[in-house]
Amino acid sequence: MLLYNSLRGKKEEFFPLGKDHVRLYVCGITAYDYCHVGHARSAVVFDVLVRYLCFKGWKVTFVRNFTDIDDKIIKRAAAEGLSAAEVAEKYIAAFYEDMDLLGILRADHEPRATEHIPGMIRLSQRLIEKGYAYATAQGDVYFRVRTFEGYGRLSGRNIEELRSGTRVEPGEQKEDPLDFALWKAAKPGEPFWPSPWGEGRPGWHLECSVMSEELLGLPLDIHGGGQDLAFPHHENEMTQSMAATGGEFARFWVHNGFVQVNAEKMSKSLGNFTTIRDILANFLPEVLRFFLLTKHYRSPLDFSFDSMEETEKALQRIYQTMALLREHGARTKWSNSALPPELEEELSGLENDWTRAMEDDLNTAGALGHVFGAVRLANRMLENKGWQKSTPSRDLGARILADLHYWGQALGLFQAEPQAWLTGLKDSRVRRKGLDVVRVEELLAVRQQARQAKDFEQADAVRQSLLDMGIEARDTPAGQVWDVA
RNA sequence: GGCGGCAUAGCCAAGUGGUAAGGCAGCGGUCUGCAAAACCGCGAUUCUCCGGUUCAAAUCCGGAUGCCGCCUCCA
Repeated sequence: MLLYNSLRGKKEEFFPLGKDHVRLYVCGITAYDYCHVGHARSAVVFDVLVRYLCFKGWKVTFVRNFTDIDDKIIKRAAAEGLSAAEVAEKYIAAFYEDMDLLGILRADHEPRATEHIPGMIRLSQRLIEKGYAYATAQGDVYFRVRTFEGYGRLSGRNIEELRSGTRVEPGEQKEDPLDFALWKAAKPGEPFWPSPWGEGRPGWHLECSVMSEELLGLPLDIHGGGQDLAFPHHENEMTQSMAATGGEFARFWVHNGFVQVNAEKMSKSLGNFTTIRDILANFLPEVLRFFLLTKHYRSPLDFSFDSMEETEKALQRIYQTMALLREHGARTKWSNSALPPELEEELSGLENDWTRAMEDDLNTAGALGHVFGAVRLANRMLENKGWQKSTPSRDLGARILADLHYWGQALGLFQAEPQAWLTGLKDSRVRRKGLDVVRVEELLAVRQQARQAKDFEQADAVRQSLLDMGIEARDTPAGQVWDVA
């Protein structure tokens, strides 16, 4: 498959270095607050990548870390009156709650920075021995950026340009403003670990270098994360690892694009973020997951509740067709009439298109378009009175259902039992709109009676008042049903 | 200022140099007591603009304009 490699700025054919074994490392969260849509996107994108790599028959070892010690956690701990460890614990637990709902598979290893302090100290020592790093009198250890040939390769920067952007915090004893911290001396009241340079804590970039090497071995096949991590985090991570080992760090760098709000990046600092739990209070988790896959993973994606409602309808359409296909498959009488061969050919085409989209840099948006192609095909077949009872239609229907299930496994969608899902959707909408179900049922009963009495004037009047409440009454062969408009 | 990305119908969005997927909304038809759902049909002679390469460009090259991101913590 083709994957866009940030290292070279183009799509490249991906294959694992070990014959059938992909080693994948993705930067997880810093556990200091609830996750927002941006975190969800990153998690979903790499979840789909893992699922798809597995589909291709490769064995995947996936590592996703937690940063459980850093400035923001310490700050948050002070604000919440907890220890840094307690803050990390709390938000890691919240992460699992949110991500489990979104259908994010657990990684094979989910290490925390604080579990790898000895390794980080060893890596720092290695770098000092090689002359790439130095310790200051006050117990900080910095990486000497200028000693590393090619710094800036990943993020497309050169050292001279970076110069202007850097600044030195008061009290820092850097040799050069560009140098970044490997180890930070503890300030009073901060959590610390003993080290050859005194009590302190690791810098941010170090953990990923250490954990990826220890758990997967270098070079990694793929290293992933959000676009905003490319610089400085990934650049520094790559630099220190390559300096230490003298070899390659990661063969492919994959970066997902941002979630935006009104065309601006959703971020903590701008305060324009919506948490996953805010969304799940109003929408089914699968709707959010689907939404996050409706655009190519490298492009910016604008989030809004309006888009969520739109996505909800689109996903509902797929489940509705799945429900119809289930019903259709459960028929007991079949005729021998034929089905035009084009239908099967069309489906084969869609199957190929789906795979081609996924093979092309994980184009989930394109792939979803082809899923709808299959939905339309199914509906067309089910609707046709000449076809719907035929044995070939039974087989084609089963094949479409199997395709939807298969595609959905790779995307982490469409796995629910259709009727149950549709019922869940209705409940979710009722809750969101604060509807009074008892009142709705009463009105429906009135309309039912009026209809039976052929008093269509009253029946329509009732339907109008239901509509005013946001309820749509529908008459089907099976009787009256309703849905949230 | 440096580097990078994006500009496709009312909105969202895919698009491998060969003549514009799909979703939402809208309109017409089938179905229906009337509707809804579903299906069928309609909708960009055109892909921000201007040049260039080519038999052929939304797709490649150059330029302009606009928006965004990174350069500082950030998925």
